[in-house]
Amino acid sequence: MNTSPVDDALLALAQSFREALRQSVYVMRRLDSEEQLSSAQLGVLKMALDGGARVGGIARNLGVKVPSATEQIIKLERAGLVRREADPDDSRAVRVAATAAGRAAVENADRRRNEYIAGILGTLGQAERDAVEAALPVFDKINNSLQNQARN
Amino acid sequence: MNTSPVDDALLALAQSFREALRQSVYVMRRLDSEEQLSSAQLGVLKMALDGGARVGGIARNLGVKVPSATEQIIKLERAGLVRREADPDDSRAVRVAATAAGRAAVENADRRRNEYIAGILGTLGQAERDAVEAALPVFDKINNSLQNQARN
DNA sequence: TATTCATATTTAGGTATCCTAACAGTTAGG
DNA sequence: CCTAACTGTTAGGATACCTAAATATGAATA
Repeated sequence: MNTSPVDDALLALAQSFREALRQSVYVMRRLDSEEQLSSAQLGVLKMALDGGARVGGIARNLGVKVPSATEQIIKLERAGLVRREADPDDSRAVRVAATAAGRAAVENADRRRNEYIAGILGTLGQAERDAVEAALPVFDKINNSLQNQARN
Repeated sequence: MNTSPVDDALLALAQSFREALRQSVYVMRRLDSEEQLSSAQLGVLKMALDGGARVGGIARNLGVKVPSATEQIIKLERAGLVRREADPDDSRAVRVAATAAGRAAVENADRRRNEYIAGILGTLGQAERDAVEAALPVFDKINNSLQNQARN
């Protein structure tokens, strides 16, 4: 007799939310598996677009540890999509910058994936699209909460 | 000059949607990494609750290939959470059933995760919670579309 | 009934991503 | 200076997924 109706509603929402997230994971995997660049690599590449992201920053932003970021960066470098250069201000640091090929790859990959998703979104009714649009900022907020909470 | 404003809006929504999904993947990974059962294993276990899920069905439902499902099932079996038994109707098939320990594990794992997420959802305003609640069924719909599309 | 084709699962082998721990070089404070 | 803190790479290991091949059973058909 210790549960209030408020709690129950929250827990039920949490359950549905978790289920949607789990599905999303598989959907993302599938999407990634049909592309050349994984979505993590695409994320790295985007951060490298403005010409000088640091490895640590990339890792933090991506939600992974530094060695995992290094690994992806090396793959991108081998593919000719980014360059690693010394940081002029701090020679411990490495700056990761997209090459021209890298820029092109981002645009291509983004366009392809967006068109694919847009195709699905296009089958929704306007009210449904509105619901998604309204929820996305909240999802962002939730994701950030969860990410920060775990960042100990 | 071939893009209509409608398309642009859809593509922009698609972009935001993708970004939210990518974040969700990392959030799920983090959540999973702090628990005994991965969310995939928890999914298997839930299907095994009613006493006889087949391997192929589990795989399909989970969005993975059969050998991947087998792998998780074997782990759960070794942990004493499910039993594999012959299907009385079709001796090619295997029925996966949760043990008593498995049932308990599901309840525990679900409760823990739901409480954790509910804690985050509790920090949202009512309007934000409503937005999430309204969007979840649409997310489900989208996830299913994407899953079916890839199921070739 | 014998053969053949289809279905259900497991096994074997390989890939991608992530992690922790240990190492090397650089910076900055005492 | 010299030590502590920081940035990144290397090495080694875990996990989850996949495809292809093997095994066994079921169904269809000649």
